[in-house]
Amino acid sequence: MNRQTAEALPTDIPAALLADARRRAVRAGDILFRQGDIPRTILFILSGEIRLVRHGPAGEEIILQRGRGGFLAEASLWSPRYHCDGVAAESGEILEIPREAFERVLEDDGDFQRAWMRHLAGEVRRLRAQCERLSLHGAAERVIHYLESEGEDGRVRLSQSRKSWARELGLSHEALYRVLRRLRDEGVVVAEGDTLWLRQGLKRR
Amino acid sequence: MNRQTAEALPTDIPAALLADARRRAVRAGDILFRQGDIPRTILFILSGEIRLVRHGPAGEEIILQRGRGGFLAEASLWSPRYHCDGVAAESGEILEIPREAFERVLEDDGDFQRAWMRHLAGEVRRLRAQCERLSLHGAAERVIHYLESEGEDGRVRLSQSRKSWARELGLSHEALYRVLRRLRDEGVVVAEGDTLWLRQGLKRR
DNA sequence: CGTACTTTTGAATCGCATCAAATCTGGTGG
DNA sequence: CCACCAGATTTGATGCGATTCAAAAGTACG
Repeated sequence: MNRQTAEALPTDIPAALLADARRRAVRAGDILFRQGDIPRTILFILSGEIRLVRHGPAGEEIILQRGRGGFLAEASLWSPRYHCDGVAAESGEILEIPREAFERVLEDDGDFQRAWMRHLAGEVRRLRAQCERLSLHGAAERVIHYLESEGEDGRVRLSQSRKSWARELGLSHEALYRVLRRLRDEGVVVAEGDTLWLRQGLKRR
Repeated sequence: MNRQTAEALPTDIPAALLADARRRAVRAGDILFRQGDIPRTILFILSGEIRLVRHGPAGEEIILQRGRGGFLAEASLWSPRYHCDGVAAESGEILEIPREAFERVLEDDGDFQRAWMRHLAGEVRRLRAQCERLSLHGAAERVIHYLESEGEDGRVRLSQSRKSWARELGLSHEALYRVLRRLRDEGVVVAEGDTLWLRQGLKRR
């Protein structure tokens, strides 16, 4: 998941964008925008992690997206209001690019335009994969689906705590710990620190 | 959900696209493409319903998207393979637009380009809403979330059977019937044929 | 008018959420 | 350097709600 932007967008941002961008440091917990705010800037994450978050009826956090590097909150470009909160999950640095500047460059720079559309299409694919994963009923199936679809060769380096991974999978953290334990005991999944992978040949159960 | 394309795209397709498009009738059950196929055309739905479908480990159907009118399978424009099946849910008509023609028009027609990006951004928003819904744990919460986010004023005209609505909500059809019954008994939801809506002031439980 | 599918209800089961509590971890300040 | 604290990790017990299996009634369509 933390690869998507790096591969979908040019590594170097067009100079015209950088000219108007404001660099800004953020710390864990900083709220960059709130649901209902009017989007005035596009965010580009230089380092750290920003999350798009909504809250369920009981107040629990629902993570819509975790961004580590690359543009964030793309959908809000065309919408009058943010439909979720933007929260820094750890300290890092971002670029704030004024919306008008972004739209101007998008208008003028054909290469950037193409890259941007590819980026959006990639987001659509990624979100569809997440919907598919959340449609699976078993905890084990979701974990395996995650390893298969987010990793390279079923190998994933987690860039977050297991607790927040659990929320991303739509599970309680206890359920995730338990299923990881079971999958490890059964030899389906191997865990080594932050890195998890599937032992090939054993994908089911 | 069946509004999204109509509002996000110009009602009239650019003439340059129509020139190369092939009109085609489909019947319920027709498979338009399969996961793994190489995308050669972009589909535009004139009537009927096309679904993007994947299959879970137990073979059960997972509906990634239902398209009623408008472009479909946009993400596949930039990807070498389809990542899901395309199946007609009912008889209808589609336009098949060759990929090269689509890319050419996208290159030349600035208005169409903007409309397309807006469309993609809308898809991202729609998918995020679906992820949020699937992250909710209770069946009632998902139904209410659907009515709130997909309807006008919490009022929705279902364009599908409740059984396939259940799959879209990530529920068994029995669970959906039961929760609808309960919500109706409690006076939270009113059902009148295909149309469902929330009785205002009572959103929880 | 028959057949296939949806809708609806019932009963039993199972998995996950929830509540609880102990341990471990990294980071902070004394 | 150590004590301390907040949060993550891990395990246990319990209950609820959704799945599953089953079956009947309703409905659409040829």
